[in-house]
Amino acid sequence: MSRVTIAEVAETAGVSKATVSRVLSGNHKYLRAATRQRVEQAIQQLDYRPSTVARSLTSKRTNTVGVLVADISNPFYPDVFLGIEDRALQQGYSVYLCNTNYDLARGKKYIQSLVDKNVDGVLIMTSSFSPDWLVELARSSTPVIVLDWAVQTHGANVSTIAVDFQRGIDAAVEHLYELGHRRYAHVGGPPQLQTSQDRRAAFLHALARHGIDPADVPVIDGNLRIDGGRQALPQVLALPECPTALFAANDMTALGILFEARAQGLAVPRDLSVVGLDDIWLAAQSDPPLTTVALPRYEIGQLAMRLLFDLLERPREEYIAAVSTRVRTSLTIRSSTGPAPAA
Amino acid sequence: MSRVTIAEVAETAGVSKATVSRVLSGNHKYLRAATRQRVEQAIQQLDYRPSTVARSLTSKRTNTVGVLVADISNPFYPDVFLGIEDRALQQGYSVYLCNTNYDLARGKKYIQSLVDKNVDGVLIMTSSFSPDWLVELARSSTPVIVLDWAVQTHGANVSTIAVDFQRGIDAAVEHLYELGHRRYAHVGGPPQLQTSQDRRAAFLHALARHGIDPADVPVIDGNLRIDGGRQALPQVLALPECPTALFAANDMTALGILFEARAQGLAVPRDLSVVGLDDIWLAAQSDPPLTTVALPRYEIGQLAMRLLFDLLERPREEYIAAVSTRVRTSLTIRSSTGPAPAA
DNA sequence: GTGAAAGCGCTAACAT
DNA sequence: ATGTTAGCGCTTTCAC
Repeated sequence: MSRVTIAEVAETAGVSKATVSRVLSGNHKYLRAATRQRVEQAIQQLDYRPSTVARSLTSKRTNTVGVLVADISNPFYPDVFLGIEDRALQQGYSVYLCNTNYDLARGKKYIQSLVDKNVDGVLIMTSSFSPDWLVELARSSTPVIVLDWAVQTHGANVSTIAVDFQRGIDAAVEHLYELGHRRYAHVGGPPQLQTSQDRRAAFLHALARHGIDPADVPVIDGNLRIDGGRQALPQVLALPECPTALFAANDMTALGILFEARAQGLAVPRDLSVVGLDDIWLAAQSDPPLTTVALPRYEIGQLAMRLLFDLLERPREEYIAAVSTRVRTSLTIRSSTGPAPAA
Repeated sequence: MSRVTIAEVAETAGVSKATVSRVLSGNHKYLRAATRQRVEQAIQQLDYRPSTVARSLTSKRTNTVGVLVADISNPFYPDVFLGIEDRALQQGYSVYLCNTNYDLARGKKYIQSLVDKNVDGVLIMTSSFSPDWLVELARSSTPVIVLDWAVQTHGANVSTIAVDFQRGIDAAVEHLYELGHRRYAHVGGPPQLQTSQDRRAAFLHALARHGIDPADVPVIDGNLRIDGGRQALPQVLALPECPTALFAANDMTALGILFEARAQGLAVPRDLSVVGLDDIWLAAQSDPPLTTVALPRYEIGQLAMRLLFDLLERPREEYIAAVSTRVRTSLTIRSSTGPAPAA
């Protein structure tokens, strides 16, 4: 048996399709109570469910959004996604998840597919993205929210969620400084990423406040993954003046450092203090549990959806208007940081 | 400016909408080359993109699928999702990701929403699901593939992907037995889950082959999460006859055991051998790296899509026909297993 | 308050 | 080979 349509409901209720449509949408003021009753009963009886496809064709709304992430395996993203999803579900929205695999072409393809599918909005949560994605979206005036740790969004007319790294990183440096650390190093992300630069800059800036010259702080490039952290440690140890405290660009890197340190017989935090960034669940489970600069990932997801809904309430011309906002970071102290070694 | 439609393309190419539609779909045999040229040029020129919404209204296909997982934060699922996604992308499909949060009501809500959105199929990849989901899907004759470690699908008329735990677990037991282990224990998942029972049964069965009486093998309940593994270890150690080898229901549990063992000053594998199940990426990164029964997660995802596409090629009445299949498990030996202590 | 009719953008007979 | 026509299931003026 095929789908029951609004026409059948209209017929069994003895009214017109228009009337059924009115009780469906709920808004129309003038409706005799009795009529509404009859319609609602017919709906019940036939177990009628409006076709969202047909509805979309006229309404120009699909109640769907697309989310682009680089790689959902990265423990950072699931939390963001959950935040998005919970808000979306509240409003009856469904979410397409698109993994770009760090592949710009694949990302573009996804964007096009989403535009073709007429999504109401797109959330770009990946650090590796390309401006032509935005062009594609602009042409179809599809609203977009960008998690702002990507290149080139600064100044562009896009809605963004910016992350205030400084605050949390300041706290981390403060914490380390009080523990007596004076020689620091940074294990960064891929240097071409804007967010890598931001994180490093925030760290160096915080150190500068304590009178530590950024020029004296070695920076080793990582890749934001565990193996990057592992590979970075030997380079740190080979440094002429071995640092006593390490700040990693993210938790995965920090965990790699932790793992490798153990393999090399180094004790954390006795010989070396390590601070991560993100506060993924794994950070609490490692040995020792990781001190880290926490990013409110779930909130970022929620916020992204909130911004999007804000945008959608505006007239179409204002979709490109920036409704940007900013989230804070904070320090979570665990056990990978301790007093600087005597030496 | 609003969307360019097929009518405009037809006009600028000087043909009818039908003709444009024909070159779009590509199949229609008889088309003068010159005509096709003109149409294609018009398409280019106007940068026309067909509306999938309108298309769906007539074709009854949306080129979308919904995937239900319990919790995408669980490292098991991202790989499955990637497998699904890659296959989907090949066919121009987009994927809705739905996290049930282990909440059956939420899952039902999602199913309804997916049905309303007219998805071409649904993939149920979560272990906690409820049969009325299937009812909902059957009513709209939406094809569904179930990863078969859930209750009640056995025998029901549903397409499933079954996991052959026995093979990999046999290999694991063989491996441990050869290392001299004779006293085993199992840290299982929530006992009410079908898949927990399957895994335990496969383990006990493998042991039986080596003359070890299942009645002598203690089973401690875990929750498939790290903290469950942590909490299980003390119970294991309190056993009258302390086992020398542990088989955990999944890697997260095994990792919890590893973490807790270290905290208690136990050396793995010197004092205790531990085997996990899944082979999530973290298993290779732990210290020591985990010996584990590997599940082909990415393949499961791919397979699920393949089965779905198979189903979609059939006439609608056969959607409920079972196109089930089965995947194998295998043993990945790392360093969490070693010779049994002399004792 | 409610109905009739047009139209959203496309596809698929049926003609020619 | 290509055009004409009639919907797909809904929303939304515009009448009454």
